[in-house]
Order: sequence, then structure tokens, then C-alpha cells
Amino acid sequence: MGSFQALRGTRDVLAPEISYWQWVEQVARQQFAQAAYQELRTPIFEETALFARGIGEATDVVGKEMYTFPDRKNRSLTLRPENTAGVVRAYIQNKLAAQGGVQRLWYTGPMFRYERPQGGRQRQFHQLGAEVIGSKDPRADAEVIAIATDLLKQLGLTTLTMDLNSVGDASDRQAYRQALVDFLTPYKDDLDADSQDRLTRNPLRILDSKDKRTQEIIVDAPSILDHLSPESQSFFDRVQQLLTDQDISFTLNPRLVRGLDYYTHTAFEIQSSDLGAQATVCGGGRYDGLVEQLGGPATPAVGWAMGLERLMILLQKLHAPPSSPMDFYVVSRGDGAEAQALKIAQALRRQGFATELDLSGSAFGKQFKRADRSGAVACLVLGDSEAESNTVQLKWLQSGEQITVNQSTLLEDAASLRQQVTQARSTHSG
RNA sequence: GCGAGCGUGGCCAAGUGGUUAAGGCAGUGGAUUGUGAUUCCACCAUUCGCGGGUUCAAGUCCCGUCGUUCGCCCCA
Repeated sequence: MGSFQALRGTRDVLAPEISYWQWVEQVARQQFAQAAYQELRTPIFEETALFARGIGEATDVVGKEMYTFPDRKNRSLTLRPENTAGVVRAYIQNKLAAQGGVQRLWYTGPMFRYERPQGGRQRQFHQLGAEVIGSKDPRADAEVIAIATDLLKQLGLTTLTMDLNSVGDASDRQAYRQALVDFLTPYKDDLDADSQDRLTRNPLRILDSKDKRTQEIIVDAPSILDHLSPESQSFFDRVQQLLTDQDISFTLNPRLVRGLDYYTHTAFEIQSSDLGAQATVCGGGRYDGLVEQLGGPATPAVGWAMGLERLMILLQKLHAPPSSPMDFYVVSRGDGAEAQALKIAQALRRQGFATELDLSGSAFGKQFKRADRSGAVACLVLGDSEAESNTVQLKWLQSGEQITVNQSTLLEDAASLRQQVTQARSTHSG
């Protein structure tokens, strides 16, 4: 072959699809700004130990999905598989706690996990995430969830469902873990192989096994919700109440267990039925122990992350790509005219008009055909005679009306030109 | 990491061992060397993801490999 191709599980995002990405970023940026969240950008690779300690040694992500490599000084580095650990590291390192109060943060960027690629799952994928660090108020949970649901709604995704659970605090979990192990041990031989393995390592994960027989057994298993301390229970009740007050609907799912060890109390997932096996679009929850776990002061926190590739799959099914149509298409022929055409195109752009310049030098007929297809509202035509008289033909493509304008006066009244463009466009679409 | 399916030009494809590899869309040039439609003409795969094998003969069968899709797994 001899040519290169993007590595397995990575891909290029090109023209029509990219506009969905830009749209999502724009909507998110605006929403976060309105809610007083600051964007932060953290490095794409970090010390391996950050993830191992933050996410948990026993998790699948750390155990078998990380891109880990030695650098030239033989330090173990890892391409971030998620960004909460990195954000918390940044919070600690930059002493954001010292600023007092609550830190509201958001980010977007690539993440890396070595998994078998599948629809909605790549090795390099992108997340958009929000973290609220420094508040133990259940309103923080409700706010951060509301921002996620509002964002999705604003993107037109209205058929998503949310599962909600509480995994309690560390001691609730400890007690529940024991109860679960006690319950499952007699059935050990009937569990699927993965679940048997998890019985000692990470028993809570057995709850979302998809194995039929395991599921039958789990039906009667004790529920985490029966093992919450009174404090955890009332916290969870409050979160639910706050969500209901905002008309955010959810389904209580006591078997929802998140795969990363740092979660405490609130856990939630937003899912779509249009994504096959990779149904989760957004997932998150509270992680009150993580800041301390990573060497900072004991600090409560909540957050979530959205999978952008999955979001794009849904958006592409839902609507046509958001387009940004051209205002002008500049057609020219002949040396003098072509040079003037470039100058005019740049002048229009400086005034804020979206302007495409035809560089083909082909016959006017061909250029007009392209002008038509470009979606531009108007066409500017320069040939030898225009070049000589320093004029330009302004042709409105919808009506076919064409007038001669002096090049120097074309942009004299940009506001009125803008108005004409807007009007021509609205009669076109109306 | 495991299982199954698929891989023909930029896109959608026909083709199921006997050939010169259909067709459509898009693109480029021309009929029309200064005006968008339609129409017409021409060009656009020495080759069927890649490598090897079987056969007189392979896009078609076999093996390997790469990619991709679906499920498991995992999670966003």
C-alpha cells in the first residue's frame, strides 16, 4: 500500500460532521458561561499514578484500558482515559481551594482508552464535562445535572432517559458490599465467569452484569438503597426532590453502579435507545473523597462527562447539519479582474460578509454554476470590462436581478448591504 | 481481550469461478472563449482493502493481515 491511515479507533472529523461539533461546543460554551462555570484545559497526559490512584487500581479502565508508556526518562505516563482526575489534580496544584467557595469548572477534549472499537466507542474519543468542587450541598448535584439535561434539550435531544442512584458514603458502601457478597456467595457457581471474579475484587460491578443467569440471581439481591445511613438517605431524598422540582424526570435504579471507584452518593446516567450497546451519553455523580485521595484537602465534589461522538451520532440522526451559508460568491475572469476580485473578496470579509472566491479561472458559465451551488445570496462578477471601469456586477441569485456598482461604493454602506443580503436570504427561505 | 458479519472508483452500488469489472450520483473538460435550468458529448477502477495460496482460469474459493460493523466486555 504505502500510504498511511488513521490508527484503529481514531478518525478524522470532516466537513459536514464538523459543524455539529462546532454547534455543540458553541451551545455548551454559552450555557456554562451563563452558569458561572470556568473552562479549564489540562494536559492530555499525566503521571500514570494519578489515574491509578484516582480512578482505582481495581477498575477495568486502569487495569486494562490505559495507554501507558515510559517517557525518555523512563517515567510512567498515561494518556488520560477521563478527565476528572486531571481536573482534581489541577484544582489541588493550583490551590483553587484557597480562593474559597465553590469552583465550577468545565472542559472538553480528547480521552484515550484501549478498547475494541465499536459504534459509539473509539480509542480516542471526546468528552465534554463539568465539575463542581467544594460544595456538599445537594443543590450542587441538582444544578450540575440540570445543566446536563438543559444542554441536551437545547441540542434537540428530548427522548433521553436518566437513571439515578445513590451509592452512599464509604461506610454505607462497605456495609452494602458485605451484604451483597453474603447474598451472592451461595450462588457463586451459577454466576458468569466475570462476576465470579468480581465477587472478591469489585462485587458492586456484578449488579450490572448482562448475563441472563446472573441477572436472575441479582433480582433478589439486597438493594444499596436499603443500606444507606440516615444522612445519606436524606441527602439522596433531597437531590431527588430538587430534580423533581425542576421537572427533570429520572428512574431510580438501585443497580446503577459506576465503573470508577471515586463515586459516592449521587450516581446518574443519561441514556439513549438509539445507540445500541453504547447507550450512555452522559454519566456522572458525586465524588466526595477524590480530592483528599489525590493529596488535597478533604473536599466534596460532583460532576459528569458526556461522550461527544455518541452525541454526534444522535444529532446526525435528528437534524441536518447546521450550516453557515455564504453571503457572496465572487466570479471573475481575466488577469486584471481576477486580482480585483481577490481584493473585493477580502474587503467584504473584513466587513463581516461570508465570501467565497472562485479560483478556477474557468468559463463564466461554470463559475455561475458553482455560485449557485455554494448557497450564496449574491454573486459578484468581474470581467475585462468591469476591471477597466473599476466596477462590479452585483447579481442577486434568487431574483436574477443584476446591477452595476462602482467597486469603491460597494462597501461604502456596509450596513445597508448587510440589510439587502438579509432580506434576500429571508425571501429565499420564506 | 472473545465471538460473528462485512470490505468493488470521492459516494451508492451490480457482479455467486470463464470478461472488456454494469449502472447511478458527484467531479472535470467541451457543445455555450461574459451569466445559473435542461439536454448532449468526452474523461473519470490495467483492477475489486492488502499479502499469499488453490485452479487451465479468482472480485468470486481458501489462509493470513489490516480496517470496519454488531454482540460480549467496558463506559462517555
